[in-house]
Amino acid sequence: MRVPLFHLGYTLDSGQVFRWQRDGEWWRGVVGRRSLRLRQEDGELVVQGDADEAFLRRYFRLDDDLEAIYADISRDEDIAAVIDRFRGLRLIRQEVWECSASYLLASYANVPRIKMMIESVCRTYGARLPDGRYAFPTPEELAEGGDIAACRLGYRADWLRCYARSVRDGEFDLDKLKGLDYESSVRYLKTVRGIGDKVADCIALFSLDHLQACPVDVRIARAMKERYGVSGSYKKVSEHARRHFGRYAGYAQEYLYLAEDRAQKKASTASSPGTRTPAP
DNA sequence: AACCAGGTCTCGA
DNA sequence: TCGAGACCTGGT
Repeated sequence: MRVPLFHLGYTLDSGQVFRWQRDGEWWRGVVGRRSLRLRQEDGELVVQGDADEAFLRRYFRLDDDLEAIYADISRDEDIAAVIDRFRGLRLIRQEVWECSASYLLASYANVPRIKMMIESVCRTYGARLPDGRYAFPTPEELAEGGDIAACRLGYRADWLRCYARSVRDGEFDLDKLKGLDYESSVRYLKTVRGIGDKVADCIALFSLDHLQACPVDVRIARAMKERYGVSGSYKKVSEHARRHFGRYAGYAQEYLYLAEDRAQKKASTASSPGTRTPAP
């Protein structure tokens, strides 16, 4: 399918989603119960698997007018340069249950481990797909399934089981959540054990279309301090970012995240020169 | 081998 | 409302 301004690699490698992996020129991933392979050739997205054009257009937010968003969030030279470097990075529109359950697990863990935990949860509770991969489990499957200890979730295990039961029982209402504005949705999300400021913002941004949400993790905190001299509480930094970047602050946040991520990876590979001989 | 990670919870001021 | 400390576990 033909796509507008879009960079598949930046988009799938920006820490938004946890079930995609690079496989040569292809990206392999599972979204809900669809197993997919994607490859980009300039303005063409090559698709293998059960995804129609409408689904991908929605998932990758291809209808967002990126140039208009760039114009809106380019409030200073610094962010403009970052945007220019990662042009085509898009936010991904995730399904609410999968997004919220995934980010519930994401607290205080690094991306490789988050991917492991989620893969483990899918293998343990999710439906097996024709190609051998596993769908993300439904709240019912997760609430009623067997041993969660094998998933190695640590203290997140109880959070996830409780959340799944709560959604299954209708105590936490995902349809109600979808109807709330940004502030109300964050307030409602934070009633869930394990969902705090940061995770609530991730869910609001990645699955509820609240593009002003600005999740602040350690990289964004670092970026906001180094680039704008802003530090302090979550509320302070997040609100400053939202005021500074405006109604698409979440987009600005994602570009900063990828820039910080790349900078950190580059620094760590430079400082560890391959094999090191142990001290005598 | 320490330190850190897409943080949250609890508790005391 | 805010800051401080604890926390499962695996990567780096």
